Amino acid sequence: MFNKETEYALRGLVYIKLQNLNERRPGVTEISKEIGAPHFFTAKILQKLVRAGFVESLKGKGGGFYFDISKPELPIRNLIASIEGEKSFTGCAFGLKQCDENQPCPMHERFAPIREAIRNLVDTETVQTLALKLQAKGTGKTALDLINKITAK
Amino acid sequence: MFNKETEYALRGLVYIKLQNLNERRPGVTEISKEIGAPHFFTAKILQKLVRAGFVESLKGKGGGFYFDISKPELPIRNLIASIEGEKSFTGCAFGLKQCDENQPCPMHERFAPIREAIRNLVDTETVQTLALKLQAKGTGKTALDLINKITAK
DNA sequence: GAATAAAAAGACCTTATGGTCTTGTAACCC
DNA sequence: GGGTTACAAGACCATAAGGTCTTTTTATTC
Repeated sequence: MFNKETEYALRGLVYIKLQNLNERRPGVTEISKEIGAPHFFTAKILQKLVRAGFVESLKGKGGGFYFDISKPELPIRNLIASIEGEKSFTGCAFGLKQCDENQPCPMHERFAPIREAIRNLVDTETVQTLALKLQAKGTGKTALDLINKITAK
Repeated sequence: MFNKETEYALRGLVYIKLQNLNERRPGVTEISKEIGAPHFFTAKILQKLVRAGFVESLKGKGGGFYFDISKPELPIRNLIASIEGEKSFTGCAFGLKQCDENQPCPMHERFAPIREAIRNLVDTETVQTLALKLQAKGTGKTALDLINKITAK
């Protein structure tokens, strides 16, 4: 579906938010382990996300990653678009540059509603809503156990 | 959406079928030009498709590519899966290995119907149905002009 | 202010994707 | 059967994606 960088970014940010809800500020080592991503690669991706302003970081002892709660929620569309580009939501399945109502490719009519549904999903789902969904399932267990259980190796 | 190889394969086969409907057997040079794909790369992809049994070829003068009409129609799912693998239709958007009703990722519930719609589309749409749709639009013009017009450089 | 803990930066490597080119080989036609 | 046409095969190259590692900087704590 998405490329690795996007997947790790998504899982990483949701994990950070989940921990933040628990008054914790996880570091790269913990994050990479829990989301099943390579350590250094995770670090590199998180650096980019900080530079992009999606998440904040604190160096030194007791440091780690966290969300600035004064900022608005982050729709996953913004995250995905910043890594893969907007065309991942708008591109034609047949690969045509010009494909719309006027010049439709042979798949256009059937594919348009699907793309619309995807756009709607990524517009309305945010890192925060995803973290809350995970937390909701976690009654009785620590958040860490939870995501650990559902995260692929 | 799909990678380049898949796009060229899709457009190439649909173009071949469209020409076959017109009693023609196009060659690599013509195909690559009309679908807007690099010449040699197109040749390589078509070779693979012939080896995979998706389409037939004839060498020598008057040769080219054509579909064996005694074979059943080719759902684009088979084509796409043979290039990108089945997981392009079944993979979890969150990137989890285990993601289903029992162990759902936080996007699962909303993403499942979308994936189902995609599967339905690629299962029922075939190279033949796509070619016919193109032809239907082409009353009054040659098929070649038509696809030429809608194919991106 | 020294020790320590953690992120930032960037060099570097590996593999996959996308693309080019040359040579071989089969079919057809005169 | 020789010339021509067109696919087959495979070597080769460029770029991007994915991943690793070392060094530097910043912050905290004692």
